Amino acid sequence: MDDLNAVLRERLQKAEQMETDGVPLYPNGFSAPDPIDGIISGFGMKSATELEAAPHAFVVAGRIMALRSFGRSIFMHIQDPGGRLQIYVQQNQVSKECFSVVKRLDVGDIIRASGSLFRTKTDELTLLARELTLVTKSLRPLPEKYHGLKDIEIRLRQRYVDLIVHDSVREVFRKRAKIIQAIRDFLVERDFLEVETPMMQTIPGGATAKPFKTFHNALGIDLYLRIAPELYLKRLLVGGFERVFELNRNFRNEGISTQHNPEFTMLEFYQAYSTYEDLMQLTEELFAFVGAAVNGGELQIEYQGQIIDLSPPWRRYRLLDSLVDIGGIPRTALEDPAQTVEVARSLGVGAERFEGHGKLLTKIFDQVVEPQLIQPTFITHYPLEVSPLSRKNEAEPELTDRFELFIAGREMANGFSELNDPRDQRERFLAQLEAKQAGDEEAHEMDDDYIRALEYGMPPAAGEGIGIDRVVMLFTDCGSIRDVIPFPHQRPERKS
RNA sequence: GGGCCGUUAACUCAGUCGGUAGAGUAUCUGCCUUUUAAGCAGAGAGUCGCGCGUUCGAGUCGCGCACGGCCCA
Repeated sequence: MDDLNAVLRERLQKAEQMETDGVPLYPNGFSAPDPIDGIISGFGMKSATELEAAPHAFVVAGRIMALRSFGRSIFMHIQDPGGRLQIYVQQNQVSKECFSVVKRLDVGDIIRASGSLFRTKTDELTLLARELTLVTKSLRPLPEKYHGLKDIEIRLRQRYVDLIVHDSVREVFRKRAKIIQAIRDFLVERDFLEVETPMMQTIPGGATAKPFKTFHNALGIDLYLRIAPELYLKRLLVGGFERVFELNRNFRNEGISTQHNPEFTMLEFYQAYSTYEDLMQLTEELFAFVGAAVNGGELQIEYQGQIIDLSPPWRRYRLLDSLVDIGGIPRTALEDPAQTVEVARSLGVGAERFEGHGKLLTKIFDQVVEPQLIQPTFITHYPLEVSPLSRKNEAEPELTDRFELFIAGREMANGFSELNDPRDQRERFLAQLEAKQAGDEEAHEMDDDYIRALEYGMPPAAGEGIGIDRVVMLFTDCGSIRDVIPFPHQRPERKS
């Protein structure tokens, strides 16, 4: 508190005077109060005469959000996790000591009050206090009551204030918890086992992305924060678990934007004896299940002004077909590698030396098709080149049994039939190493132990990753990933 | 990484042509026993993001930096 301004100084002085007068500022040992939402749902419909005929006593606690003083009586609104309730204190209804405390309360203080319910002249359900105690003194003024806190930088750096002031922000994080719980319930119901695999890995694998690097002192080795749990989850399939999932953080050393946070939450699950086609259906069921849990089963949801219909079945396109039908690019141009380079260049997405035909197709897709996929759409048949861990398509071995799911113009999920032939997997890793040497920083590393695991035999399986933050954005109508992560990363504040 | 925009009291925002910094909320003092963006009267509160420059004089003009936002890569 070295940056004390006048308001803070005055509050601190006033608080210390209260303490001197025998009013503890930070007492503890209270019993749990009655939740406000329970009081409102139980008595919100009762009339003034009903409340008068049968008085109900309650103990409530919460933060003072508004305070209106009339000299010998005071109104305040307190807020607890479930809602707001008005408290009315009259001088002749409480002890002298109590009223002297009440007179010195500030907006932001946490208090506890006991009394009975009544209705005011304006018919608002209100607790007439018989007793009121200060629970926690607040020294900093809350943001302006009418406009709230608008400065996005402060809202994120001091999320605690954002949460105090904005019901809608608290609601997003409640909904986030419900969504994640629903996903766990869905998987557990289907006999998936939740597991935890290393966040720190010696070989960062399972995705194409740049990792964060750290160092383990005792072992004297570099470790990487995982970019994906994939290869460990599949080792568990080798070990004999047939259905596993992990729902936790991944870390990717990339830029920060409204769509990317360096650490983000990912669900990955693997199911033996099934294919990517089974998983597309499972994904449709999963979204319907989540919709039921958080949206009352409504599958038409409004997102950023658009209506998105999650009712299955969802549209399916082969990648190449989507480039032709949705992207409007001639099929002949896409089937000829030389012409594809020209298409990529004309779209300004470049064409690096290490990028082959398949990679360019996906870059063109990202540019011209992805933003247009507003309604849920599965894109299938990804090129082998960009799918080093996916099973080859038996009919067309240049393609893989893989899909990605797009909703609202964003990738939401990526799934495929798993490559379980160790000989093929080794070749794929070798191809990745070549790309790496040619300059592709995101190319996959060789993982000899993973090959060894496959050599013991992994049952045929399909696996999928779903970006949880994006799912939460969809169901909470949030446009930025920062809106659904309580403490998103930012450059550190600089003390001037 | 590039372009554009922003940064003024604790919060939300004004600030004209370059001429001593403004409002509302919040805070403090006084009045007020059914208010709810309570009201009335008064008071205090500022490193105008940071630095350099132009100028008699810079919140305002120029350059650089920091942080943030939007768009592009």
